[in-house]
Amino acid sequence: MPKLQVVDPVIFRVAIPVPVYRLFDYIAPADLDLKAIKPGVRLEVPFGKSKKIAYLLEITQQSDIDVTKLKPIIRVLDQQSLLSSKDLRLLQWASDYYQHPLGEVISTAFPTALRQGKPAELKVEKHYCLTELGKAIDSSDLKRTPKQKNLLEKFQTSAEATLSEAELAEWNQQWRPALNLLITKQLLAESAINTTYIAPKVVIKNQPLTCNPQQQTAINNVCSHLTSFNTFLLEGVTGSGKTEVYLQIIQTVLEQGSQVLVLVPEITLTPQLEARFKHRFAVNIAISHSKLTDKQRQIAWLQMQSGQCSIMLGTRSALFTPLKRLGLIILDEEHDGSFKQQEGFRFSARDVALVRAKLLSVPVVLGSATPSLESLHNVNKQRYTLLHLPERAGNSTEPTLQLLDIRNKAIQEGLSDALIGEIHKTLAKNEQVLLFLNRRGFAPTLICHGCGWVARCLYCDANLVIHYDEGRLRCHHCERDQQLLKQCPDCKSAQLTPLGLGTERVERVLAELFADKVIVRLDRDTTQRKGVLENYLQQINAGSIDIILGTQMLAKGHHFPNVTLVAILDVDSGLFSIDFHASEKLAQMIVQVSGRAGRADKPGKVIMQTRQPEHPLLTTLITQGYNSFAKTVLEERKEATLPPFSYQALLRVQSLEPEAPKLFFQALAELIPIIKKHHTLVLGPVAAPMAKRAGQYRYQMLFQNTRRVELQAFLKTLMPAMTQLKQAKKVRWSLDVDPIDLY
DNA sequence: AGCACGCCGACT
DNA sequence: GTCGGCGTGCTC
Repeated sequence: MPKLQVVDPVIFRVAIPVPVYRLFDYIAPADLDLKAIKPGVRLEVPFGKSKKIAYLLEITQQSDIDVTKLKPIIRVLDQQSLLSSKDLRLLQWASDYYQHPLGEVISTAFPTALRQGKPAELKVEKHYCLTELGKAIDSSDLKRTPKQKNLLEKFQTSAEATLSEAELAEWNQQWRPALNLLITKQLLAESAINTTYIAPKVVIKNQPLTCNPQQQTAINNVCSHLTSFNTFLLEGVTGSGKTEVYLQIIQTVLEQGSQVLVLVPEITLTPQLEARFKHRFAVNIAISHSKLTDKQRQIAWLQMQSGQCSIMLGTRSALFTPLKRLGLIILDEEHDGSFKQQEGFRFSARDVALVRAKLLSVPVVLGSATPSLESLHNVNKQRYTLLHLPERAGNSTEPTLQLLDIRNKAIQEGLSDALIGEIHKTLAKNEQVLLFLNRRGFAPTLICHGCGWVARCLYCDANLVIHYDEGRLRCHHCERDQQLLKQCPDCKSAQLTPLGLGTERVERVLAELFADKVIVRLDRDTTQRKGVLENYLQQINAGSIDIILGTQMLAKGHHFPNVTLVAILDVDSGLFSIDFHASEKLAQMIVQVSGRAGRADKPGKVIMQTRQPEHPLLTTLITQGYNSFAKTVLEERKEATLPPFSYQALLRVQSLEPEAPKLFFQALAELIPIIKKHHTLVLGPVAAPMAKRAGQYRYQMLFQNTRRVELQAFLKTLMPAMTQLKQAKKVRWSLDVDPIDLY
């Protein structure tokens, strides 16, 4: 009688992208070869009534669930894990730190197609070559079929024995029909060339530029610390040659056969860098950002994951791309708020990049003209190495900043006489003017002169904004809008008056004052359609536009050499925010804006209209520069124990029921004292500054601790208890660790 | 997140 | 008498 063998069940512990803070166990089919199955592989599993893609974390023998109740997986999707164990550790860390479910965190590391379970295959690019017949034939034999003749000659004259699909597409868009015909004629054939990627020995195509001593020092400093984790803060104004420093450090890393991850805050910044990388380097470069198709992003991801590409240039979401041999992370414009994801998994790409680099013992270079106060604090604490590029490379000069006191001055729709004079002077020199106003629409308020009625949004605690162009009243906080009223709904008078300033209104007055000039308004309303912004930017640089009026969307990335006057029409609106981050952001905006203008022979001038000309923030910034400003604000933050001298987490709660958030916080308030020995400061709950938005009633609570680990420990205890609360199920809540927007 | 179960209003 | 509203609860 055969001996009965008792085999312990093999259990797969997996993370599934659902908003649940829990892992799930499945039975591994008995016939599976477990040797090949490692943590990180994707599995298809039955989940409730549907199927889901799951990520394997652990192969175990035990489960908290009755083993007979476990379901078997449907199939294994990957032959080998696409993520390394360090990738998984990073994702696990991020899940813990940001208190976000692991399955959702892991899925953000994958491109959409792979999240949906598509096979992780890179289509191998086909190569073609001449057959013996093709080599021997005289191309003039094909003179009656010129397209085929051309293609044959392309192969016959090519220095390479084979040509790839990409090379052919670059040569002629319509290559495929002719190629197919030449294959039928047996003059060409698909090449059986080995397509395994070999890292190029020569990494550069064009020689590096000559550097000034500060650039050279920065390059040498980073390049002599390439094998360990170090954070470098590369501080340099627009035009100081940061990019050249990046390029030369990247070159050294590439020559060691490693890969480089370059992160930028916005898509608009990728084309310029991409062009410079492609000009300099002979290696393959992958690009990843949200404007690419799912397919393109999947290809870029797989090319990095497999090691075929050596540089990845992308936005926030590219941070988690698995890399075979990462050697360096560069994060440009590190102060930029776009590195913080603002919904769902609210991670900071900057902070996670540091953790990733530490895990892999590689350096990080953070670049900015206006470093975040947090980074400057880390320099002070000697956690980061400061690399300073003090000069504008070449001969260009710094723009001058000046405050224009508009108290008791005549103002025409936001433009003071002095500013109008400056605009005239600039235009007379045939130079361009750039005006900033961070408010779109015609006017932010519609008020009745008869009775004082103001047009308000029914769903938000906000006024409706007048958009004359479309004849609408629109709420900028929920997407609702309505017809522009002609008559006050309360007193029926027709004395409805627009109050305040928006870009549309300034555009009108500019059109009157500068009737013979070409004016363009660039804001979300005018640049909705694809390609419009690019088209205008081109026209601006071609010189066919005289005055550019826009919102903050112009403050980043674009440089306009012929713009010599920049004006910020209302700098005061950023001055009195209740959020302590606002002054830092305003100063960064001012400096970034001033970097948009001028060049060597045409120095730029920045004018800020203000009714607060003595405001210390503005005067310090203007007379002593960004670093003195930063020093002052850091001292204030220290005094008030605000970040970076403490760590915060913001719990936001909203509900359609007016009372539900309050009830939730009452229940939560009973939980907090139970947490032992915590020194976490609990602030609130308070109604959010806009207590009602898109019909939701909003409250929030802030947790603060001078020690990061203590805040983390506090959250780790609080979160599971909080999710169990029955009041938590009646509200929508989100936790934002290291928030950059408190309201 | 899906998806079902589950108890109260306007329809063949 | 049913179809369907979205509240509540679970998913190995």
